[in-house]
Amino acid sequence: MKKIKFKCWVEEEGEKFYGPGPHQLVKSIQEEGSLSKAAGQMNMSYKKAWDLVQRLNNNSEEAWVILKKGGQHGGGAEITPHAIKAMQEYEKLQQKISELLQQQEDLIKVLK
Amino acid sequence: MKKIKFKCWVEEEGEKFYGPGPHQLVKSIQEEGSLSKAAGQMNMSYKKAWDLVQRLNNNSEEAWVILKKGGQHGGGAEITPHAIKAMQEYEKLQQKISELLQQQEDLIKVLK
DNA sequence: TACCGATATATACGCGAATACACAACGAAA
DNA sequence: TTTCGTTGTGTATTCGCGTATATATCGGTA
Repeated sequence: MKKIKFKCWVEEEGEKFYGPGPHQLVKSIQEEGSLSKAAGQMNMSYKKAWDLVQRLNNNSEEAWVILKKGGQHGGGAEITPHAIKAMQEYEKLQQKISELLQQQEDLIKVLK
Repeated sequence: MKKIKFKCWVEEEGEKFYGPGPHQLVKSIQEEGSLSKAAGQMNMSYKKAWDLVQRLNNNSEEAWVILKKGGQHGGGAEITPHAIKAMQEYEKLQQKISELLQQQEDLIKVLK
């Protein structure tokens, strides 16, 4: 059984900015309140996750994730309203493409 | 300047079957009439190209590429009507997605 | 039957990416 | 000022994958 898959992401100057990976990470940060926990949950190295957050924050006018270090509980991470808005739009877009693909089964019919 | 990119491909049992790479290769075979020339033109190793053709032929009821070895010119490669049809449908699909993305600029507006 | 150019196939190698690891820095609270 | 768990950062090592290399195979033609 053949299936059509797709992936969409945002680039800036040819470099990947936001895609499925970052999306899942930010989502996980929102749930966990901690970058290290979020990374661990999705089986990503902390370093990779940290680099990713830097990329998001440094290449946007508005920050995506606020990292706090120190304090009684060592610190934590939380996402901004801007991140929430962007995540919603990204999911909307995925949904639209997904709907389009369901209507376009011509390719599948040809492939047997 | 941020841009939305996408990629779509066909999978079977979780394994990639047909996507941008194979598409370009088959197209190149059509133009060159030779697998080695097609691979060389798109800077792909001959082995990779050959493996790719096997995958297409072995996982379809109808063959995509006919490889001929020996003969005055050593052999050659040509694509079947089935491959032509499939390529057309794949390009149609890409076009449809591309049009959809142009209409959906909400995500880009959020990302600054 | 020798030649030629392209297909066919296995094995060896090298490079970059990803990851694992180690440890320093931090700051609020007790 | 000690404790705590997280963020922050560099370094080392492993791993996967593509690629290079080598060689066999094929069959029409001259």
